[in-house]
Amino acid sequence: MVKIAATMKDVAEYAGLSIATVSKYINGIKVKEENKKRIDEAIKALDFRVNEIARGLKTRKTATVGVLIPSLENIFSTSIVSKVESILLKYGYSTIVCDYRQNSKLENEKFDFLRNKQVDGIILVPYGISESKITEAVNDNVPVILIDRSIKGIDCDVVLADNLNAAYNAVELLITKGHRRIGIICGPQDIYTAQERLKGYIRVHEDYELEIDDSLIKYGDYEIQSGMELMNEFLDQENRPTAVFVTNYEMTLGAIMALNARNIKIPDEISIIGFDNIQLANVVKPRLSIVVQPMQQIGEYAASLLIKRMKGDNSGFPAMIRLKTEILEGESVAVINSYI
Amino acid sequence: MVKIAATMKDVAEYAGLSIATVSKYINGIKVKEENKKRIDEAIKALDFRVNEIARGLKTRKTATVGVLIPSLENIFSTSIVSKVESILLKYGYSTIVCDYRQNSKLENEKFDFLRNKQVDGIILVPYGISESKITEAVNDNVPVILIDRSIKGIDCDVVLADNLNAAYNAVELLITKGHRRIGIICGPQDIYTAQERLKGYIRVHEDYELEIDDSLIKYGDYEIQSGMELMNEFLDQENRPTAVFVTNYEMTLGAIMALNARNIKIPDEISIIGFDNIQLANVVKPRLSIVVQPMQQIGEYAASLLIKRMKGDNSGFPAMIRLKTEILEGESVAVINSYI
DNA sequence: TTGTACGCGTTATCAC
DNA sequence: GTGATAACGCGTACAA
Repeated sequence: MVKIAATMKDVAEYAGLSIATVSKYINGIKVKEENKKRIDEAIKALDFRVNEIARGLKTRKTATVGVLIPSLENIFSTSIVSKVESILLKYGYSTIVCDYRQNSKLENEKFDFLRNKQVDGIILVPYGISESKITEAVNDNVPVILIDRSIKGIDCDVVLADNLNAAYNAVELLITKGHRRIGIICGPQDIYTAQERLKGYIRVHEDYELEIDDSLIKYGDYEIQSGMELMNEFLDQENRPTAVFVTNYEMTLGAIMALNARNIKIPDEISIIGFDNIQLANVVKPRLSIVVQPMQQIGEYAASLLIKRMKGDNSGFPAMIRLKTEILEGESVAVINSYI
Repeated sequence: MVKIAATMKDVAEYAGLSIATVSKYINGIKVKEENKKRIDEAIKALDFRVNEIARGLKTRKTATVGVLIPSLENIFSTSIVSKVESILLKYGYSTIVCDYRQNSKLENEKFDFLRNKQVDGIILVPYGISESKITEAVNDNVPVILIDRSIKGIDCDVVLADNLNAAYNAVELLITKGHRRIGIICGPQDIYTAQERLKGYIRVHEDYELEIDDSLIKYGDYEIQSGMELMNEFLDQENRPTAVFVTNYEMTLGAIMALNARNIKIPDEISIIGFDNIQLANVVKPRLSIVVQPMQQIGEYAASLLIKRMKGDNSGFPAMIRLKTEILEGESVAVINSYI
């Protein structure tokens, strides 16, 4: 048995009123108490629910926002999405989540896809999006909030962590504990967050007047495998670093796996500071020191800002919201005195 | 500058053709080569994109499916969503993801929300959904695929892991390695997967003619904290189990944290088999033995089945697809001979 | 092959 | 307060 959903017309007929009256009642406009009851009755009897599609056609709003992220299997993204979704829902918006698998072709396609779906706004963790798409969307009155990365040359709201100082602080912590040969496992050189984190590493070295040894800087691709490989390279190289800073979650996983595989003792043989995953940090032994990004906050700010824009409030555009990270200290960093 | 999106009418006028012709061309119906060009030109010039909302109103399809899961911060759910999303996209569907935070009130609300959005189908990891909502949806021709749990009393397609045998096999492995006092940290007694996993534990004990000691069965709530607490209870109790089977990911995390905190050596002092997270398993030292659910497969089957149903093919309804789990063996299980 | 005309379910603008 | 009625942008008989 296939029922056809009841429409306002059905409700109106059942209640013996006009469609217009029913529509008004549903949209919170005053109706005679008597009619109110009859409409409620009809709605219940017919199991009527508003057709948001038709409503959207008329109002030119879909009450839907698109969220486009690199991966749904990455806790950084999904934590943000989770927060975003819950906030948006409070305002009546639903969230279409798309995952572009670190593939900028897919990213561009899914961006178009969202546009076709007439989403009222977009939250994007950008990778290789075509800049014109963003400006087009904004011009079409579809606000876009960038997360994690600003794109130079275009005006767009952005919410991100202070990646530079995140790295600065992590490396400074290592320096404070006496480390002088500090390795860093960076992300891809063309990725904004990776650049910023490397800058932090460099700046803190400069501030402490420490030489930078290029052999201590390695570039990975933010995936587990490369964390493993690059940590192994560090371990194999003469004049090993005494500490390594790994700049994202997946590579931190890989680095730990490499250390475990070779039975290297943390922090006795090497110190490590990782990135982003509290659960991981607590389950590794000894507990890992990590940089923690404020994902909840990022989600909150992004969602709130988007709502503001969708309401038509463009004050402060383009906003750049840069949030502070924290260091969660575990026991993976040794205090050494062998260097001055 | 706020542009108003171009419509087919605009395209038609620009190309000097009728709306109908443009519509046909867009929907893949033959058009004169000459007109084809002019339409393409117009589309490009006006930056026209189909209004999926209007299309949906007409076709009574939104090309959108809803996915409703307990949490977006749980790798089990998001892995499935990731797969589902990528498959559905190939067929032109977008995915609205909702997270109900293990709260059945929210679950029911968001289910309604999805219905209002006129989604063409729903994939649900159920918790405390009202059964009538599901049957209503199905009657309204909005297919629902359940994941991870069937609901007795209603006919509905379901895709799940063979939880019973997952537990059976895990515990059997422990028995095979000589363990006789095997603890289990179960989930909530009113949750389907938890019941099934406990059944597996019990059945394998029966099959091996081992007594079941109630002090070895503990009930948690599938959260980290309870994994920690219950593992501590095991450690404190006289006549400790020699091995513990933890029946979901979060509690496995908690259990490991408890062991680490007390400096208990795995597997020398206690053996452990966990659940669900390969990344975790590889990063813990020694590598953890875990039960792995085929999340990719679950996602694939769910998405494919949903597409089939949305096409109107109801063959085999209600389908129950039960997928096999695997055990990923690490080094967290000791072989002991102290028992016969 | 192309065009005309209508309807999808809702909101908004009028009169009443 | 209420009720006709015209949009909204598209798909689709049906006619041309």
